[in-house]
Amino acid sequence: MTTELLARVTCTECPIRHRAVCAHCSGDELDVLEQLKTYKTFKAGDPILWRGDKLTYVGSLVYGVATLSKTLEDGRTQMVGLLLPSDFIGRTGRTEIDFDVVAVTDVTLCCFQIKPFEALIASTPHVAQRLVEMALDELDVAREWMLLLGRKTAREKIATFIHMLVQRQHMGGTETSNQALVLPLTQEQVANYLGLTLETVSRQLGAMKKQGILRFSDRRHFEVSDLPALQLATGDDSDGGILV
Amino acid sequence: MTTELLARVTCTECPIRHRAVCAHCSGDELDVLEQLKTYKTFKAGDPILWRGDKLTYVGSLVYGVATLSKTLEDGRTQMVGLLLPSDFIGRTGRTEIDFDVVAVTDVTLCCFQIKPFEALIASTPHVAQRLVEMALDELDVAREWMLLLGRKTAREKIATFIHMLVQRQHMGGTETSNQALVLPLTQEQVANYLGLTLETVSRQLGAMKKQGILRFSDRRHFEVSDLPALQLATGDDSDGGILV
DNA sequence: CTCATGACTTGATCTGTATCAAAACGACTG
DNA sequence: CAGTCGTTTTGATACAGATCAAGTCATGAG
Repeated sequence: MTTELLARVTCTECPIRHRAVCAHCSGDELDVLEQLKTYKTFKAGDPILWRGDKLTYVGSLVYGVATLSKTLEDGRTQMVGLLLPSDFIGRTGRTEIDFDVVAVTDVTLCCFQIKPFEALIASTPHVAQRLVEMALDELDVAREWMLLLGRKTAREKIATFIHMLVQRQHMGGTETSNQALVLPLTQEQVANYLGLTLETVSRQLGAMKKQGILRFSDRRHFEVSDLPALQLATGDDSDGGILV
Repeated sequence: MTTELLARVTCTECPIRHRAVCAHCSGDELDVLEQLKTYKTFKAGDPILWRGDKLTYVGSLVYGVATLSKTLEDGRTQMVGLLLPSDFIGRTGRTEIDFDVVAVTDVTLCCFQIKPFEALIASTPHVAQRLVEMALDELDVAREWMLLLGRKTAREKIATFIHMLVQRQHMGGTETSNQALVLPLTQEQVANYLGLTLETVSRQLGAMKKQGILRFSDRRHFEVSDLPALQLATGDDSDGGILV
């Protein structure tokens, strides 16, 4: 894995080529990006950006998982985002962010210094356009999560979370339901994502195991053995997206 | 008021001129907008856009207040945004939205058909740029609200909500703390915004009245009689922005 | 192999907020 | 002015999930 982390990949062979900020770029535009980009790696647990830090670079997550979170004075924390490969870190038009970004697993970032990047946006409409799309998509996700945090029960929260993992993890996906999935977070982190305590997360996951909806092979790996039941448990409108 | 609603204002005299999507536009650019824009008005309670509707236009809120909300099958609803003058409704790059937009008071919108507007974005970088800024700002707000929904107590939620009203209502503001404020929502709507029930909202507001933090002159009008106490009750980092 | 540490599970109890129910209060209607 | 409907207040009770408190399980280090 270390090899993978350190290897510099050319844009054309980049695993997130078609989904990241560069998704709409032509070959010429990629050449420009290729000049500007640098890779940064972080070990599991490392902070990537801290609340109030001066923002000197922005970038795309290439490998790994990171979280965005906000913390109250007394220590209560709420995750406000889960970053998977192709997600973008940082923003333009402001020099600070008001949440923490932390690497959950080992992470590789494809980075750009913020100044050159802002210049790039002005000159490369394809990047600017993709950035708007991504910001609006994130906004939709954030609002969906507001519904979850404000109105769903513990069970619905867990089911929705797992269902989201299913959708994000096999996107180009095969349609067979039972598939190995990775739980990238500890239960405490899941609790912080869902506005619950870790005990409640443990109990609800336990219940779903007992009911034959989930099957864990290991702390971090599981499969959904009853997808319809899972969907039902999310509390969302029944359809969602029937694959067959 | 009806007069105000129907009167067509020229861009240069528009009350939201400096904060809306058109904020960065030059005189020439405003001339183009002036040609494209049309006004639409809605009565209090009217739906503006419905979940799943085809999105044919986008626009800026000129007068009034509107809400964005999401609803679960069984009727539980969560507000995911509160729109005040200068806020933008609609989005580019997608033809549907997945929440409802409802006029809370009488509302006037400055609208653009979506097709010409998308063309406009391509040709007018100032609009595109402002749109990104606004989307990212909304994202920050949404994340702040996720913290509120996931981790704050009922009292902190109410305090944070009132504090937000204070900040949004006198922006160009005088620094005297006691100032007439408008509560644009019913307590039931506040409850939906904060992920509470209306009874809890009533009780918490009652408590803050009794403690001399708020003083209502009327159902819809009040003032903050103890701003420091209010700030303290939000649970946020103490400072925020001391004005003096 | 043993110990230590972080992650998870399980149980008992507490509590903040929801829920259920009713009454009081306006504001508007005919 | 009486009647109605939507909003707010207030009280009694229930309960989901938090909190407190031990365990148990895994993994990795020495």
